Amino acid sequence: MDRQEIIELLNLRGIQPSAQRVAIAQLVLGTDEHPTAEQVWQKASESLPVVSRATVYNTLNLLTENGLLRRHALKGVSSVFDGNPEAHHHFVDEETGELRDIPWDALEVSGLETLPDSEITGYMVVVRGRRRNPTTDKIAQRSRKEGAT
Amino acid sequence: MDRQEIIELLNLRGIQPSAQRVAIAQLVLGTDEHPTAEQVWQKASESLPVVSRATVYNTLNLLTENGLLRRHALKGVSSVFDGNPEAHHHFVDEETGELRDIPWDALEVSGLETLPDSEITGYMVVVRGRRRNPTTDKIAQRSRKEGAT
DNA sequence: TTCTAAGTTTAGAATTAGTCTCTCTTGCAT
DNA sequence: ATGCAAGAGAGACTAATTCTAAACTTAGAA
Repeated sequence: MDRQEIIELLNLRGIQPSAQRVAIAQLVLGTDEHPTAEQVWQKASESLPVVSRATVYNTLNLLTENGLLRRHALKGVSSVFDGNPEAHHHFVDEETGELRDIPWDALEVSGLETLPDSEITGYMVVVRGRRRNPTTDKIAQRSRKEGAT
Repeated sequence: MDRQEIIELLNLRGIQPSAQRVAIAQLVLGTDEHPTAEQVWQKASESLPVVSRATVYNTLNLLTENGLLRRHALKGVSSVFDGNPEAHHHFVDEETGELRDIPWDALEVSGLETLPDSEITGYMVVVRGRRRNPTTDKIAQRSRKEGAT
């Protein structure tokens, strides 16, 4: 995802595309990973002469409010941010705390219609377990990327 | 759930039933709510002359390790503790942040077998939405629902 | 171009959630 | 009763995140 695309994305929601915001957005939206705020700050520090942690948090929160990002509080203490706001499920590796996406279509949930007294705006499945084979996993990730718009 | 029951529960797992532990366990196991550690600490402070936050955390973690409790990191930053260790799903009220249980049998997830390279130890569905007006709705829903518990 | 006002960013202080470590108790053997 | 080891608890500490107030940018009007 290049700089220009990011700028347009921000403009579209009336967010001033400052240098910091563009850089931070690019870091998080352009990856499959689920970085913590701290990780984003470190990477941002490389490309920008100076960034404050507060700016990183402000920006991540801003992007989250605007639906470009999703925030998850699954891993230990610190939240992770997810550049893929499409609906998807999650796999949490119990050993490492790592978070992986599970494509929406991989799982199906039935019975939601029967929940009483509630208006459902969304749902997801959180699967917990251990990753068995790291090698084949890279392939799985790669094939997921191909399908992106 | 009364004091004596709690003490027996603790003894059964070889946990020394100290005054603090019993009080804390009673607070969390005796409710349907999903309090945060902070909330537990505040309530515990009412019944005990002095309790440290650390004791609350120690005890909650101890109970969690012993399967009497479950810890969830779904709501904002802080974890909530769940006195119902049976497997179940969750409903998050988007307006209040409130967490409600959904019985395990209410929902069914299919497709888990097909997840590649992972050994699954557990899963749950997190449903997000708004609770509709409970009074008017219960009636409407009940007529559709019939024989549920 | 210059001025102004609004919006952004910064460093660091403040707040919160959660853990560590050291001290105090308790239970038990003597 | 007495002393010791294991377990429990309190307060200090750390890490994550937000807040604050001042400095800086930017967009647009004059």
